[in-house]
Amino acid sequence: MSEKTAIQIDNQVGELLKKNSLSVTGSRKKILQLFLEQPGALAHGDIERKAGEKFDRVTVYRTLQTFVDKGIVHTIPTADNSIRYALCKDECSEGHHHDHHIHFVCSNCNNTYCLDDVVTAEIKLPKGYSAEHVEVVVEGVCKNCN
Amino acid sequence: MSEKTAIQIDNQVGELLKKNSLSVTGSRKKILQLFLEQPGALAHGDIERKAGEKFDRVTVYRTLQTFVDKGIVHTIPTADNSIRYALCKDECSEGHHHDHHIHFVCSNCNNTYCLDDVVTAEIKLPKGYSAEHVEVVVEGVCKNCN
DNA sequence: TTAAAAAAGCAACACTGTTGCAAAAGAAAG
DNA sequence: CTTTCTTTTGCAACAGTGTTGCTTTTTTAA
Repeated sequence: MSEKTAIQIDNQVGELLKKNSLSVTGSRKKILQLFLEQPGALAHGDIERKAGEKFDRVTVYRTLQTFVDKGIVHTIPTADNSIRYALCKDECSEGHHHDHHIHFVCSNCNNTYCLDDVVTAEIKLPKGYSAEHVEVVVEGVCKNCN
Repeated sequence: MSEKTAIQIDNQVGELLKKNSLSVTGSRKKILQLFLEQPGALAHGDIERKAGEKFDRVTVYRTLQTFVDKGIVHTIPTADNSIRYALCKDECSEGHHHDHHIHFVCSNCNNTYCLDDVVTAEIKLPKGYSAEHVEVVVEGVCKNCN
């Protein structure tokens, strides 16, 4: 049950693209597959490497941007100065991301995970400040490396 | 009392550098001055612009890295893919930063502030994960823009 | 099957950050 | 104050990340 078959992933990929009224193309299928095959977040560089140099850098960038716009993936800010992308759960939709979970970066394997079950406590800001979005990034050692 | 004179800042700059056994040079003085003159955080680009093209890009990068190493400034990860730097309070020392405060990015004026009085609540991670460092970045509208 | 629309590929560019090396500036001692 | 030694600076070159304009190819829909 935890391991998905290639066919299952392929179906899921097609569904996701259709649901978001995106045309089904090679790069979109391949990149979505990469996200579905593994649990963590991916940076542009990871995708380029894992896609096996099949796609142009620009195509990868544009595909990722399209996915962000459609609410299929969301971005994660990291200290190492490269944007990471992770699949959104069902609550996200076009133009509006509901990523109320925290992000965890493993200092050992360098993977980034969305910890969907960890809720961030309300933060009391000083007078005059109003919050629109809170991003919590925890650095530490992940389940697999501990 | 809130406005510092040029002489006050100049003294503070010299003190800070000597306290950290750094030689007093033009770029270090100028860059520290910039930090002391304003409340928010600065990105490398800001510094280059405000320093009036007096210093080489590489010098600015190396100076900032030196300050980070010495615990004079700390870095703030942001979504826009450029590292920001802010002055550390007294608790920081060489090789060890105590930046337990949250960071606030104003979506209007785009300034970044350290909210030193806002403490982050303890975060309960799932089993198997251990935290080394927690970074909280709040995006919203700051005191001056509200 | 074909025409219109969308996406991919290519080239070129901008920005951010790093490294090696030679020249210049700062510190320290006589 | 001058010389020596060390540190820092500036320059050139490079690597990585991300963007834009334009042409060709692929999808879609009719």
